[in-house]
Amino acid sequence: MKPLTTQAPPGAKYIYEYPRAALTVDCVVFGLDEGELKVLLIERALDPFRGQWALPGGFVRVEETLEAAARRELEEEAGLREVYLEQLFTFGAVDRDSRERVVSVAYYALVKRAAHAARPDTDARDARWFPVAAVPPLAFDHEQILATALARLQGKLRYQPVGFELLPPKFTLSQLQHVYEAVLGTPLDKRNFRKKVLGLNLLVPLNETQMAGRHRPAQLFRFDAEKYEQLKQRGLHFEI
Amino acid sequence: MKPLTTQAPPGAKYIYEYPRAALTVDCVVFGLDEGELKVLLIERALDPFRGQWALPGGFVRVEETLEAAARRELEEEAGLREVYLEQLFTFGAVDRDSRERVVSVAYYALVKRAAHAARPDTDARDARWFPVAAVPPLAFDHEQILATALARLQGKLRYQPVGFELLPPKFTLSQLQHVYEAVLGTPLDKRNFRKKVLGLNLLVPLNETQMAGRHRPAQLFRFDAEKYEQLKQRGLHFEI
DNA sequence: CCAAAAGTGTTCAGGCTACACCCATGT
DNA sequence: ACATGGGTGTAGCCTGAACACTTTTGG
Repeated sequence: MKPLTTQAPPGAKYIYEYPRAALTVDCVVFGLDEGELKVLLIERALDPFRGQWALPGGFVRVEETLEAAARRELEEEAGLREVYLEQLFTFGAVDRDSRERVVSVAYYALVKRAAHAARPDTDARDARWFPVAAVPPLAFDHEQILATALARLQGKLRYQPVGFELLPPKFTLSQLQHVYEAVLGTPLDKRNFRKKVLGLNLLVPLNETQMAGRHRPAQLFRFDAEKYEQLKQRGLHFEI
Repeated sequence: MKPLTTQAPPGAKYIYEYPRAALTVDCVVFGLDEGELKVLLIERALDPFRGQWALPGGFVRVEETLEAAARRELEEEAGLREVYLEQLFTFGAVDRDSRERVVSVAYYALVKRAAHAARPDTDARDARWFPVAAVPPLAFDHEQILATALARLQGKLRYQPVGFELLPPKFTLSQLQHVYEAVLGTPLDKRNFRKKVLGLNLLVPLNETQMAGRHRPAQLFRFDAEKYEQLKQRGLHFEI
């Protein structure tokens, strides 16, 4: 690979007058759909990897923060707003883009109700949810980024209450358990799960139930974000 | 702040013909000295913040990886080689450098025997170890980076055996306990600590003792890195 | 009345915490 | 002999894991 250099115009005074890497953000968007953990992918419209699937992302503008760039790309490429977003890792292999040096700051996002959120607007490209267990071949090093994100999500879920970010504001305990089972990939004991999660005192039971089919209706809860913030100050010990 | 733009020379074909952020790495180097956790700081030789203390770091070259840049800067600015190094976070606030847009990938490093490693060679600048509890005002957003690194180190120490990275290859259990106490900032029970750390079966007792003063000599151990790698594959559960 | 998911307690084992004294050495 | 840190075991408590049946609804 022979990187094209970006040089200063004559007379300009830079703090660093050398070729610069390009800076991008890439987002691993997780969502739950039909009890399965899915990831949002975009079909590339341009070379390289034209027609292949890739993580949503793009170049960071010089006047926006990294997180702002990530949110902008999510909105532009998938119509997503107000998602849970967290920086994951920065990928800087020299040849991760064959055209020139591109360093990418990866984020991962959690969205509520994956099914309705898939909206490949703005751009003509296709956007689609894939089960994380069955993603197609991805462009660049995006498979590595996805693997990193999944590992991080699994770790995070165990000791921080992010599971709620994958559910609507009102949810049942069974739904929450399904989130954990889908992400961690293991079945959990119903009684132990309820005991533990209720023991945190972070779930507020609502005066509503959810009837879904011919069986007993389920109690709805909401997550008490305020209380969680308070507890976090004093060092919450949370583990599933 | 009015960022100077880096523009393409006429005729060049870029994948991204916009102003680019500069990319740097900054390293938070932790070391233990006299039972205290210390950070390595560099005195800046240039504006801005000339004469102030800052984290070692510098620009990423277009043909080197991020980690390679971090290692190069550590060697150039502090004469450090073969340290434990891990990516921390990427800081991208728009105004974190007043001259122009600079995005910095922060790393943290752990070095054995802080006292001997302080070697401000190569450059004329001063390099010095400061107790983390008493750092001088730092340049840029380096105080924020340091705070992030400390929080990460404390978290990491609890569930991954990185404490050894702050000690020489042969060490006593008391030394290891002091590492934990210094980093976490809390006293630990001697018997419980030894029980737990020995229970991991990752410490190999050597046929040597360390005599240090007028008291009973202490058993020396080494960390079994190979065994740890094997256990890590199968999902180690480690917590102090 | 049948199917399907919701909801509920107890027992047991293992790990964590708290705690006090003797040991080996140098001065 | 004494000062200094090295080294050791136990008992109570708490937490996590395993485990089966009743309840409520719709069809």
